[in-house]
Amino acid sequence: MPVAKPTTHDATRERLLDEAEKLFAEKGYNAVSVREITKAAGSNLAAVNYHFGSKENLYLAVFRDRWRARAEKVRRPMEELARQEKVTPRQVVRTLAQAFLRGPLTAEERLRHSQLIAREMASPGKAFDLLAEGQLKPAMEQHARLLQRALPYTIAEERLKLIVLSIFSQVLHFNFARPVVSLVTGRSYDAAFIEELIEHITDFALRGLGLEETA
Amino acid sequence: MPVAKPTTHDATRERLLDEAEKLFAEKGYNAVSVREITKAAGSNLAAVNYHFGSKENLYLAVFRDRWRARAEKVRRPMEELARQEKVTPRQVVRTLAQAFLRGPLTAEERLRHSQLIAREMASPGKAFDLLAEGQLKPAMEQHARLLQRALPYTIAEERLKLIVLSIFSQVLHFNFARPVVSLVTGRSYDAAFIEELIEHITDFALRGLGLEETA
DNA sequence: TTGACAATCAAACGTTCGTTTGATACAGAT
DNA sequence: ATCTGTATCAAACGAACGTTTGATTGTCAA
Repeated sequence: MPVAKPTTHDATRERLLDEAEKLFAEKGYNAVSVREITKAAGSNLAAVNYHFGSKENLYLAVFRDRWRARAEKVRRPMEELARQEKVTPRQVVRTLAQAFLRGPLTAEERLRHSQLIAREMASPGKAFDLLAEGQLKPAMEQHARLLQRALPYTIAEERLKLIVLSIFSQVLHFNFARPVVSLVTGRSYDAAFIEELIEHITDFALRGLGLEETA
Repeated sequence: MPVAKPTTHDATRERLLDEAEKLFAEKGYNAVSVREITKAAGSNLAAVNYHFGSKENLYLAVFRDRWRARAEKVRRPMEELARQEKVTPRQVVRTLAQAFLRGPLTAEERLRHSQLIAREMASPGKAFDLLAEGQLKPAMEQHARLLQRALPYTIAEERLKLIVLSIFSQVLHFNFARPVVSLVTGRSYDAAFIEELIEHITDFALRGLGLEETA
C-alpha cells in the first residue's frame, strides 16, 4: 500500500521555487528559461517538469506557495490595526504605505513582491485570476472598509473604491517604477528616501481624503 | 545591409511598425515573434531584418517613430495651457488626466501608449533610456514647473516632484491596470466611467495639494 | 537481500525562434 | 537594351526553447 510520503524534506523543489521567483520577478515569464532556473537552483534540467509538470505550473506554484504567503505577511499589520477599537485615517493609510515600502519583508522580498504583481497587472497571465480575485480584491475591500470606519463622515461606496485604488496605485508605482522615480528625483532607494516616500504618500492621500489641509 | 535611404513612402516599413506596436503593447517584446509581426503586416518573414536590421531595432523604432510622435500629441494640450497668462492648479491636473484618459488619441492608441510605457517602466529594456531621459523626465519637469506657477504658494522642489510622480502614477495606473480597476469597481471602461476617473483623479490630486477641502 | 519507489541525471526529442541566403521582380537612369 | 540598386520572396540556417525518455541512484519496507 502506498504509505505516507517518505521524504517530506524536498529541498530541490524549494530551491526551484526560490530561484524561479527571483528570475520571474526580475525578467518576466517569457524571458526566463527552464535551463536558467535549474542552473541557478543547481539541479537538473528535468527537475522542473518532474516536480511541477511544466514551466507554467512552476510559475503558478510561485504565486501559490511563495507570493501568497508573503501577501499574508504584508496584510498582517493591517489586520492588527483592524482589531483595534479606534483607528485614525492616518493610521490606515500609513500602515498600507509602510507594508509595501518598509514592511515585514526584506528589501529584496519587497521588490520581488511588487514586481510580480506589477507584471501580472500590466499583462494578465495565468496567475491573474489567482491574484486579482483571491488577493487584490479582498485586500482592497478590507482597506476600504477599514478606511470608512476610521473616517469621521460617510463616503460613497464608489468614491471610496476609487480612493483606495489611487492609494494602491501610488504604493505600487513607487515600488516598481523605481528607475523612473530615481531619475526624476535624483534619489536612490535608501532607508531615508523610503521614509520620505511613506510620509509623502500618507500626507498626499490624507489630504486627498479631505482631511488635514495645506502645507 | 539596408542603407538608411529616406526613399519614397515605404509602405511595408510603415505596416510593420503599426503591427509591431500593436503586438508589443499587447503581449510584450518576448511574447511576440517576428513571424507573428510579418504575418500581421502581410509581408515576408525577412522584411523585419531587411528594413530594421533586427527585431530589437524594430522595437526601438516603434518608440522612435510611433510612441514619441504620440507623446508629443499628448503633451500638446499641456503646452497650450502653459502659454496662457493665468492658469489654475485644477486646469493643470485636469489637463494631464484628460491627456492620458480621454486625450487627443483614439481609445486604442491611448491604451497602447500606456501599455508600452508601463512595460518599460516595470522592466527597463533597451528603450528605457529613450523614454526616461528623453520623454518622461522632461514631461514631468514641465508639469512641475507649470503646477508651481499655478499654485498660490511656493512649494519645495523635492515635494513638488513627489506630487507630480503621484499624479502620474494614478493616471498610468488607471490605464494599464484596467483589469484590476474593473474587477474592484465592477465598471467597464466606457466613456462615462472615464469621465468619472478624470474627475476623481483631479479632485484627489487637488486636495492632495492642499487646495479645495472635504467632500 | 530483494523489491519498490521517489529523485536525479545525461541525452535526445520535436518545435519555434531570429536571422541569413540567393533568386527574382521591378524601378529609373544611362 | 542594359545597368543599378531596392524590395520582396521561399527556403534554409543554427541556436535555444520546453519537454520526454531511459538509465541510475539512494532509501526504506518486507
